[in-house]
Amino acid sequence: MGVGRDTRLSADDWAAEALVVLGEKGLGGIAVEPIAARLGATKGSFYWHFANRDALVEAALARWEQVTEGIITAMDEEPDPQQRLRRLFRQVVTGATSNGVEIGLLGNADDPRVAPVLRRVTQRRLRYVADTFAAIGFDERAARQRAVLAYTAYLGHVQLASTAPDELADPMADPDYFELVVNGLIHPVRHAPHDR
Amino acid sequence: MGVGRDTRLSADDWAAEALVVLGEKGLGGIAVEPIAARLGATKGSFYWHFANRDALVEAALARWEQVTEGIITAMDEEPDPQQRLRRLFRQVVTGATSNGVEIGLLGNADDPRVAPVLRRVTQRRLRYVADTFAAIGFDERAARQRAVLAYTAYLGHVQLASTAPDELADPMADPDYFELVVNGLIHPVRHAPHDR
DNA sequence: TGGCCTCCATACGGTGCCGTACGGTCCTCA
DNA sequence: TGAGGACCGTACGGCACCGTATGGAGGCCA
Repeated sequence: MGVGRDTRLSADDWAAEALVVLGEKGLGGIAVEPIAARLGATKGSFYWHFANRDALVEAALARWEQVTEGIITAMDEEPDPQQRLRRLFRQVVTGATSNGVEIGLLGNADDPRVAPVLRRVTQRRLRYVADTFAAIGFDERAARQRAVLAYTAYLGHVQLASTAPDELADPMADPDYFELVVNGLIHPVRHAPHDR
Repeated sequence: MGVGRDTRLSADDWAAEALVVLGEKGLGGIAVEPIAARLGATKGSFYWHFANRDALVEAALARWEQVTEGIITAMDEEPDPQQRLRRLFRQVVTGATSNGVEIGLLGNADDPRVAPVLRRVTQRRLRYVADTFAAIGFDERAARQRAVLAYTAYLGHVQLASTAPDELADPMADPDYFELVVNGLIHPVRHAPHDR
């Protein structure tokens, strides 16, 4: 676990480890001396590469932002928009993506360093999903609504998977659950009898 | 803001303030000396009512758990299950419930003090929603699936409202969005044309 | 080989918080 | 009115972490 290092460290090494810690212990876990210990180094190394602790936090956040961007572009290799959505949903619903970083950041969404990054990532994702819905044939307003609904479902799924994974085990094993999610999002509304 | 206090403090006063701080700064924000300052007191008072910091955290969590229980029983005054669900969804979707406590806890779901509380609350809520779906007429498996989906949408909605509220402003102002959410959940699936 | 520059360890002072010790105040009740 | 207990302030030691100062090891090049 980083104890047996013999080479020198780069700023990227610190940023990468900080991102790992962010996923494990949240934003507050990014502390210089503990991470130095994980890397088998001391603060002396850190303060040569970075000005202060804040710089490390920002580096980890920047790293995460570009990871999320990579995931989006990787999803683009599926040309058919409907298939792309199904694939996206499947990856989310059945994926073992216990994305700790996501959780850690959502918990500190009000932090002045986190907020802008989280805003950009959220905007980017929503726009991507909305565009995909639009490519299927929904008009702009409907596409945006469905994108928002889909994204909230995604966020909640990640959360639930991290707080009570066993509550999720049964539905995730059932193919009907996946169809329930997809059907509600991908098909046009037909107005059903309801009051008011 | 608690500065001009002249009466004595009770353990409940400390727990209540700790719960507020939990919503503002997250779990790590629950610190004895800062909260003492907010209450216009000192640690001397705190350590009379509590054994240590952990006890304060647990008290705040217990308080939150019973608040959530109160919300559930309040929802029970609506007898018709379908109406009850619509009302529940409406409160979530349109409600200005920027529930900071919820966010703060989800961000520390792995904490040994938080985990069991969060598990119980999640279980309780899922069971309640599933029972309501069952009362509408869904069989147990379907009811549970819809409850899980609805709850993930709720969690995600809360998250999104706290990270990028303006992305949510348009849909929430549109009554069609609410119908989209409800329709996908409350109506039986009809299998639609999709591949595979 | 010797000087320079890069990278890092060690040592130090400073800060915010925890928990304890102890003394003081006010309220209660006989 | 005085004794005892409930409640709280102050002072202290300890810990974890931040950031700085300084010197030393090792590569690069004349």
